[in-house]
Amino acid sequence: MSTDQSRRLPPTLEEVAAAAGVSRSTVSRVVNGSTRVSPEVLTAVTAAIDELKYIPNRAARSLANRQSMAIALVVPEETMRFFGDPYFASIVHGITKGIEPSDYVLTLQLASPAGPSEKTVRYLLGSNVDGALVVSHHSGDRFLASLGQTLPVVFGGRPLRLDGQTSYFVDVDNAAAAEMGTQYLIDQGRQRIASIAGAADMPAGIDRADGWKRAMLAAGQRTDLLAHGDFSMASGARCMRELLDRAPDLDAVFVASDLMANGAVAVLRERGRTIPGDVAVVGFDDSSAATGGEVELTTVSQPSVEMGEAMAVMLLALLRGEDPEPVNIMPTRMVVRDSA
Amino acid sequence: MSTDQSRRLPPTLEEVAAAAGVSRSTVSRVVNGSTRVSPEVLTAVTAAIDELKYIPNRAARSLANRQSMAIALVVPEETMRFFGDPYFASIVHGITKGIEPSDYVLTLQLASPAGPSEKTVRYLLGSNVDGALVVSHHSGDRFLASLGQTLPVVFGGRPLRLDGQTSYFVDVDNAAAAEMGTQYLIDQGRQRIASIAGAADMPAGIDRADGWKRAMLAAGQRTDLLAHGDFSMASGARCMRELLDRAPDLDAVFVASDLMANGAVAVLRERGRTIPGDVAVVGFDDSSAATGGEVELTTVSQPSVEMGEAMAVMLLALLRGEDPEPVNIMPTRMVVRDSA
DNA sequence: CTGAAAGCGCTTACAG
DNA sequence: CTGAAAGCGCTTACAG
Repeated sequence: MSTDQSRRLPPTLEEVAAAAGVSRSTVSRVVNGSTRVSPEVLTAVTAAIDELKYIPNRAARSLANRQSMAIALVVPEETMRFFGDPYFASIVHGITKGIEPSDYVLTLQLASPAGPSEKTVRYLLGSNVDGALVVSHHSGDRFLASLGQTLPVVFGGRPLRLDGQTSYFVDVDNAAAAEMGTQYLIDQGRQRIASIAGAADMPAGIDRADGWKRAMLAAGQRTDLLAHGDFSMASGARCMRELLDRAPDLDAVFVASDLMANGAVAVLRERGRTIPGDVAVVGFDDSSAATGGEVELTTVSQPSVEMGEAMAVMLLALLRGEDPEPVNIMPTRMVVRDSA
Repeated sequence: MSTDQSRRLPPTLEEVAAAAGVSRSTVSRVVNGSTRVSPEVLTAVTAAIDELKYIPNRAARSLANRQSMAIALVVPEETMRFFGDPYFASIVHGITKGIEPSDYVLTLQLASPAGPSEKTVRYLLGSNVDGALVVSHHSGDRFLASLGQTLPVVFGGRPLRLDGQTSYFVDVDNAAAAEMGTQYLIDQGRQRIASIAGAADMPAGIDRADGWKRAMLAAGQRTDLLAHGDFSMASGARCMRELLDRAPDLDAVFVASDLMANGAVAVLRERGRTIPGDVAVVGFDDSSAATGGEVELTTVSQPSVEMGEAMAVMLLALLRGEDPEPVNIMPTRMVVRDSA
């Protein structure tokens, strides 16, 4: 009851070595999965580890081998927006799934679209993490764009301003996907198709607008009905109002995210339009927002969870010193529900 | 161009000491803000630090003083639910605000309501973090409930199963707040007031239901119209349908979260009820969901951002070895908008 | 296959 | 107020 006061500290490599009757080097080898260990020794050491419930000290390990075993999850987005979009939920979910089997832990760096704080910069540059995962990226942020020169970095979505450097990222073919979504509307016989695009300083905002234009031009339709939101529901509503004012006769709208589509749907109903009768709506993402709103959205589905997981896997490969394919473009598909 | 190949490593304390012409001990003292340093030496060392752009190595520091300078942000919630609720966005926003001025970094531990993974347990127990912040807590999770015995922990919301241990948490008086929200409805002359409560395995789910009951009983109204959701929008819709089926004549509903209230509102409209004409709705949180939905919600407002910040501040005090008040109950107030 | 030794970059008593 | 020295718990060549 009163004797174990001095034994409160967690066991060290040294103690495991003593218990197993071998040197610290040997214990270190088995802990790190080296093959150059005899079976008997392996057994003895493993037993000692279990016995003592030995857990390697991260700090000591990091100091010795210059690896932090930590990965920064960088979120260059307003906290509120980040948490408000179920698309990010899926991405993060995938990332944690991908990281889980590894020994790495995730460190959270909430930044603003304009750029990270000085603390974050110091942290990222101070060899506190072995790599970084950047979900979403705004063109204004030059720091993140160049972070890859210092650290292995994988982006969620093609980063802007490549500066010739190869960047690692997983994405979908946003233009082609948007083209597909728009073509679906065209095939339904819609004549006046508007589009609500995402943030103009993000590739996903730009490329999806381009895809819509491409499909429209190919079909010989006009491309004047375009409004740029910021991927939020409120911006979707705002854009929808604007488009409706400009063209009361529009009969369809291709929206660059489900969340914005939900905002658009609310406005359409408010204005007495039936969906998809009067106006057909196609969203993008196929996130939980597609099925959680007033009407089940027909949408361009991207495999968000898998994309997050792919980001983690790619970074892990980089961290292992491997040379993974820097660009992973994942497939999209139309998911037809009630809105179009 | 080819000479600085060998100088790629970040500067060490040693180098700063050499540059300033003092010992490492002295540099360490100024880095750590010790007062026992002469002005001249302070100036010289500071200059050397700036000159070399010295950033202390975290691993070395941690190893030497047994502090990780990391705080675990533990999220015992399905990723999707966590990201789907703007309430959490505010809490996390507040936490990052509170942590920002400190030298601590946030480590993300996504767990399930049932309990954390083995990796997370090892991480939390392996002295990899100096403290933990637990946002939301389910009764099924005994591990987190007892984590406080090993580590300084601050909970967001009163944890269940105290086991006599004092726990640190910041919360609102959920019962009183719910009572206030319900009383508002009673004062409006509503005669048949239902309630959609939160998860029954969480204090916020239980206490808000109790507050509703208390107000109803005091007003001599029946307390039979209660349904338990899980704080999600979908569950709010489900509960609303159930309550409407049971009591088509209900004329008001007190809902334990804005997100669930939005789900309820959608169902009410779907069933042709006007709001607040036929049915008045009062939500809870005053999160962005209160103003982002179809109708602007009248709601019980809790200072979520400040609560997150208070959690961080409390933990930081604990980490400094101080003895903060273990319970911080923050004020709530009615915010009247369009739904009641 | 295994061990002795040096070293990773700090902090912390201990002297002075 | 300042410095020399030991130590934090690992890993990593280097021998053997």
